[in-house]
Amino acid sequence: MGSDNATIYDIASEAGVSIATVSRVLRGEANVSPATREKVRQAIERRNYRPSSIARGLTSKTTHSLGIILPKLLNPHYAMIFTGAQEEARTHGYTMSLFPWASLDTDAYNPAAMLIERRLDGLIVCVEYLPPDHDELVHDALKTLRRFMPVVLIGCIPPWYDFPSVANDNAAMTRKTVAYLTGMGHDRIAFIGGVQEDTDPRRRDVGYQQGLRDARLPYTASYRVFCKGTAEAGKQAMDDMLQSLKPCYWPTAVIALNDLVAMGCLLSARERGIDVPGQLSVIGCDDLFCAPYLSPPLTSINTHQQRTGARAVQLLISGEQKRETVDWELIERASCAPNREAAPT
Amino acid sequence: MGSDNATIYDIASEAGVSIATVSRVLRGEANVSPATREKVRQAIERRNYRPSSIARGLTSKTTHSLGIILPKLLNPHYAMIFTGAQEEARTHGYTMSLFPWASLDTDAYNPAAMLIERRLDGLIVCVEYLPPDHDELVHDALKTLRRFMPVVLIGCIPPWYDFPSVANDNAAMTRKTVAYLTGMGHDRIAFIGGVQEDTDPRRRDVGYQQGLRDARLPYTASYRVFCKGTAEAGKQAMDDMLQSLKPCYWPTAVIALNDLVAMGCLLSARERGIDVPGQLSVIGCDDLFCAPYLSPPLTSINTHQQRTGARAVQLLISGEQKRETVDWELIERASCAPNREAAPT
DNA sequence: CTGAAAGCGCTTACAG
DNA sequence: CTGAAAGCGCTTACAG
Repeated sequence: MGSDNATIYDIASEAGVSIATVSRVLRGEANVSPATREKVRQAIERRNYRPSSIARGLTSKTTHSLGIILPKLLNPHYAMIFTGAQEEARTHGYTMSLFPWASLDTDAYNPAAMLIERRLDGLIVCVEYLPPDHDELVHDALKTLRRFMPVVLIGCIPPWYDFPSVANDNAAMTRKTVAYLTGMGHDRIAFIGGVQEDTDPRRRDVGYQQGLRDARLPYTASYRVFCKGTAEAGKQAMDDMLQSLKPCYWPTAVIALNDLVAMGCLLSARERGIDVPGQLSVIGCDDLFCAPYLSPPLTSINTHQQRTGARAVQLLISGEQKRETVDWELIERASCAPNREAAPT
Repeated sequence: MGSDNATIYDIASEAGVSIATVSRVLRGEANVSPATREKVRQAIERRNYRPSSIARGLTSKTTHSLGIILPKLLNPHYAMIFTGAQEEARTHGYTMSLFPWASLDTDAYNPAAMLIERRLDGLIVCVEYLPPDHDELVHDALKTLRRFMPVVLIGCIPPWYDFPSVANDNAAMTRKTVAYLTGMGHDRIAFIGGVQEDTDPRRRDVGYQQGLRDARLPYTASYRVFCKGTAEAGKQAMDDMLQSLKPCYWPTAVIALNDLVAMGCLLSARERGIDVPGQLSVIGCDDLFCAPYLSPPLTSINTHQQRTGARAVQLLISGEQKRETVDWELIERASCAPNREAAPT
């Protein structure tokens, strides 16, 4: 295709110098006389020459390309992370490629082969709640991968994984979310989480229970359910919860694991004629672009995903071995309101 | 980092053969005796060896990496395209990297340098409506790029660009959308489009006017406005249109250039107490994941973005020089309804 | 069926 | 300040 594939040899002969000299002006080294530099510059210009990062990589043992493994880009939450990472990478002259979770698949004949063969300069892996027995397999895959390239983790990282990482403190986040709702007089607060696994301190679920204790509220098992992080699943989970309870026991507020699930809750409520926020407050997480356009506009937690992606790239490039926490921000909109039924204080 | 960086030499000596032989079993060539093959296999296994795609690329003049230039991933529309492209690429053993529009910037000192240096095996460029004077600059940039790698275009392609491409027929799409609404008795149909440029036949705008003619409806300039493809801009555009018209002249239906803009319209209507679809039908485009969860659920056009991305990759790999059209599908939801004011037929 | 050698397009000491 | 040469880790004719 390219008819313009000049090499460093072409430029050298065209400028009447050696390839070492061309290489020097290409990399902007100082020890080249202005005259030669200019000759070389012109030859490069004339031939429209761009050095091959491939050949350069062979010598320098560096590819200036990074990878990121994300569950699914179709959830804007991950698209935000990707965007933050991609932009930061580009700033530093790195390229960013997306790999699906299957790339890590521990069942495959050649786990991570594609990743390793690419000789990436670094890899970001977004870990989400996994079934407990899967955690070990993923951990092994990550440890293998680390022998070949730096790895930084984001998402929801099992505490025993020993990797540099950047993540939100989900438990603290949810604990404060509960406090926000109890502060508005809510006392029947439901929580829709991801995979159930009680012993893991990183979980939002744990923060939920702490929040309840903080407010000296009873823990009601029926208000704690789990589902996949999709709008459909959220709708279903909410439908099921409401159906299983006499209306007088319905929660007055619900915390959803993410905005997609919250959207499902909103729809479930609307179909039943439950007024949000009059009878039910709903709060999501991720602050997706559509949150302000839902009806009612959805209160959500902005988890600074772009910054997360960018920081992960910075750790990768700098080689720092930190485990970082990124902060978050509650974005108040109309989907939460004081509990009408609350006893006056 | 990687302590495991065995090379083909290590494997060769460990298996007691030449590197040529190792290369042969690596690439699965037939002319290797079963015994040697097995010896080599075991050495590879023992050392956990994976050949470097970088070195391979230097020789074979191929990188098995593709690029895609997209406006912004934060609009799920583009995330869908990216996902379709990425998955198809992976199927064929290709890697997919995202580049922002700035990569094409014709003002930069080194336009597209990063793209060219990477020696991509192909590039997908998503072209959207551009200011008329920008069209030529982009065209030039693309023609330069094509000298270095195959380029396939997607999005909204100026008809005089001579590149392989895959896209929807936006004009036909909008024409039929108008027909859908006139079929429900609407006669004051507004259209919120992108950049204004009347002479370009690819435009949705053209389809809008054709649709009006089809139904022998008057063309009312006030009903045709333009804005950026964001929810905020859509809200603003709708606000402006309504404010500029006495309510008795308000449109009974509005076609938005995409779902983001449609979301803005919905919000604008809600704030004014305009009932959708009772007093106003709204129809979007792209069928974003949130469309079913809006209030009311948004009628939209599914443009098969993942298929678009996948086809673009296929064209890139096969080298076909086709200009393809991908079909679309109207997804009916509750945001459109027959016009109450319509005269009975 | 197998190996020695050249070559892919760069960078990097090492001389001068 | 500049060049000759080796080397990065592969593939690919070419011999045998």
